[in-house]
Amino acid sequence: MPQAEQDRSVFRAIADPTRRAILDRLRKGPAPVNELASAFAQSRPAISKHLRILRELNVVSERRQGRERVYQLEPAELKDVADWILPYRGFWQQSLGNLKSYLENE
Amino acid sequence: MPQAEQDRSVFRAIADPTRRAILDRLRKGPAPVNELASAFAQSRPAISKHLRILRELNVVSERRQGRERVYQLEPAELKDVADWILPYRGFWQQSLGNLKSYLENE
DNA sequence: ATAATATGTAACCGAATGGATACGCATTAT
DNA sequence: ATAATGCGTATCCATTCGGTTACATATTAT
Repeated sequence: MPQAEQDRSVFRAIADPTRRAILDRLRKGPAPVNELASAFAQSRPAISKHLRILRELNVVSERRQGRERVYQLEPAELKDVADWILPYRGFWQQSLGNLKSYLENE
Repeated sequence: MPQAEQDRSVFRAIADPTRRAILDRLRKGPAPVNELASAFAQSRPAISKHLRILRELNVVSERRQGRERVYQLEPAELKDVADWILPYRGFWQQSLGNLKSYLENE
């Protein structure tokens, strides 16, 4: 049987720590590739591949500016992650509440 | 050069859609493996492998009950995801705010 | 015109991923 | 005692992943 269709969701995009770091950097504002790549001990083409994945999943956008390509955060897709994690928040908030009442009853 | 050290964070755990679905199911309460597996068109050993990954990353716990293994959500580790996504929330909330004031000024 | 800079793509490689099937081992049912 | 059930593990396989080096292309500097 052929492998199940691959997951092309934003969850794959953020699965890699390098890509998460790129996104974290872009929160501070747009940046060209060289600046992004300078933060990592990887070759620049490796960063280009990460950027491509982020681009294809629409988590970043790119605009050409002279000979540079400036990347910008496009956080809309990340909302899927926030929406997914949302119902879990109740769990550890509840645990904190339990701890609180536990401590109060001691 | 040897591959960079692998990412064993919870972000890897939730990168796979099957594993996310398992976690979503466990939000409703603990369940034995057969019940979890019945929701997917995969073999049971495949689900066992997913469960092992979730176990090793401490996103679920397992207790033996007769010949069943009951899995339970352990959401503490998922807080890492919530914490990571948190600073991004401002972006689309801000966009919504911009839209709101834009509409109000029309 | 030529050189340097910025960046993407192609080809390649080893490791990890996600699946399958075959098997083993407890536990429960008969 | 034997069979059936529940589930993990071993092994295998194709695909994907994340990295590399070599190369191509566009833009800017000299």
